Amino acid sequence: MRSREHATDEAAYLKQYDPKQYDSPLFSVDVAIFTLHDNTLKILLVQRGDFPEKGQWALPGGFVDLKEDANLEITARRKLLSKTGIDAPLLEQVVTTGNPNRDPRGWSVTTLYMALIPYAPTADFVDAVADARWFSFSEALQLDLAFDHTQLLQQARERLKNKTAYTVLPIHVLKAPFSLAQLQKAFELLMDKTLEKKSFRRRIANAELLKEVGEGIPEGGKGRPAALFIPAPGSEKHLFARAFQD
Amino acid sequence: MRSREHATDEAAYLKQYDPKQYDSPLFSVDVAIFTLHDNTLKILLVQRGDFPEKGQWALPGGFVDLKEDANLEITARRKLLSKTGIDAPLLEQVVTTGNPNRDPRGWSVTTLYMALIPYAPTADFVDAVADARWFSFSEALQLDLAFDHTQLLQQARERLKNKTAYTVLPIHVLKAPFSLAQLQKAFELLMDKTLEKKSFRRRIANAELLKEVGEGIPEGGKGRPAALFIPAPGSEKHLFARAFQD
DNA sequence: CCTATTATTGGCGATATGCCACTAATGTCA
DNA sequence: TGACATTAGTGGCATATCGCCAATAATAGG
Repeated sequence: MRSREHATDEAAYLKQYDPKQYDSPLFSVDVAIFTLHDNTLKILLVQRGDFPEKGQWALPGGFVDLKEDANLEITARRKLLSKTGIDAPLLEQVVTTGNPNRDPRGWSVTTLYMALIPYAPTADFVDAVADARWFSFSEALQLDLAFDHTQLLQQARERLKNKTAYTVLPIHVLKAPFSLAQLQKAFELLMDKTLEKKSFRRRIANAELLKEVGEGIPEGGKGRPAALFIPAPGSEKHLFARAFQD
Repeated sequence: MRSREHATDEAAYLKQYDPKQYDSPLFSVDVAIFTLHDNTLKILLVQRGDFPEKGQWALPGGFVDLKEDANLEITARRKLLSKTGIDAPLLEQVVTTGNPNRDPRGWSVTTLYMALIPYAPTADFVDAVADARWFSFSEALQLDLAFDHTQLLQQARERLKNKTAYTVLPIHVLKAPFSLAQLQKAFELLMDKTLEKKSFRRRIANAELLKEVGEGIPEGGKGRPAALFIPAPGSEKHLFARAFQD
């Protein structure tokens, strides 16, 4: 396929190749980290410590470490870990945006990831990180975020909503084990829509996505104890044939 | 919010900022251009004229023109236009991939777009472009494509299949007006799955996505004339609540 | 006129949904 | 200890959509 001669030519080309001689856009990775707490959708923001946009709230993010990062997702995971202490959550690519105006330093591109994590294990860690804080999503939208991060935040929110309609994304914001009522509430908050109890339970039951692990008193304290579940292996890959309503 | 003093500091920072002093990944845009012809899914490939991977077949793509391109999608559109002569087709971002190994020149990132276009209007133009050619999708997968383009091609194919299950993507590969039989065939080819006629027609009819524009003899020639349709405004945004089968 | 071919519609059992009322289990408080 | 409030879980049914398949309609060619 590739002749020896050809390979040599390419080797010669690569030897003289210098990336710095070409104009290339800035490239960064940002992460929209969502969780649920107090029946509210929360988003993690950091206060920028350096120029540009110093002091402004922003999505966690930054540049690829060309020496250390094995791929883009690992760059995103590194940002996530340093801000939340969580290592293996749901992490999904949302969109890549690039134009000459979004960063004052010039033509820049960012790849946006979205992460979903349970609140409890992160709360203390986030409190210990001086520059990071959970905001309710609606609060965050009111802020004057750095760069085009308000728009990125909205795109992540949109994806979250859409994907919740035909997957079990919400299991990732709950600490297992959880009750069906808690799961339904998570669906409702992520979709911003109330669901019918029977329909919801039927759907989850038929899909065989959960494994019952006993019964428990609900966290708050009142009422009949609920059956508790953990996600079954592979459940996060399940696609419902039909979306939740409109 | 931002004090005058702060703004001045930032201005000073930007004045001394030089992007070339930082290591940044290479960044490119690639486009998987699909069409339908002879009852087969086709993909447009170009033969690389320069190093690296000179002579190999690859997805059309290249670097952002920092002077000319107003955003990433315009970069993709430029590539599309130069290879097909088509300007305003369906163009959708699929995924962004980055790692140190995919390009011999070093850590590189590419944003993959997918385009759907009708075959007829492009056929002549593509013939006129010396380095571009339509391949059947299955043929293309057998080739030893440049870089990681085989993987990119598969990712685009996957997205195409998934999205066809709950949208009307296939209208974009047809030349309007078209018959319901043609539309069904397009769905079947893009999903790689046969559909039940009645179910298909019911679904399309209920969604009110098409406008009837008369009757016509089918292109091939045989049988009863079929009603012909064009997409209704906004139809490309329609989401079916339920996906086609599994 | 007869036949092959493609388009379009009708009918029906099976399945999933939305809705809502009813039963079950627990804690609280008089 | 016994009614009550609260939350969990189930039963039942009208409705909508689907898969399946057969019947009818329109055209070309001999």
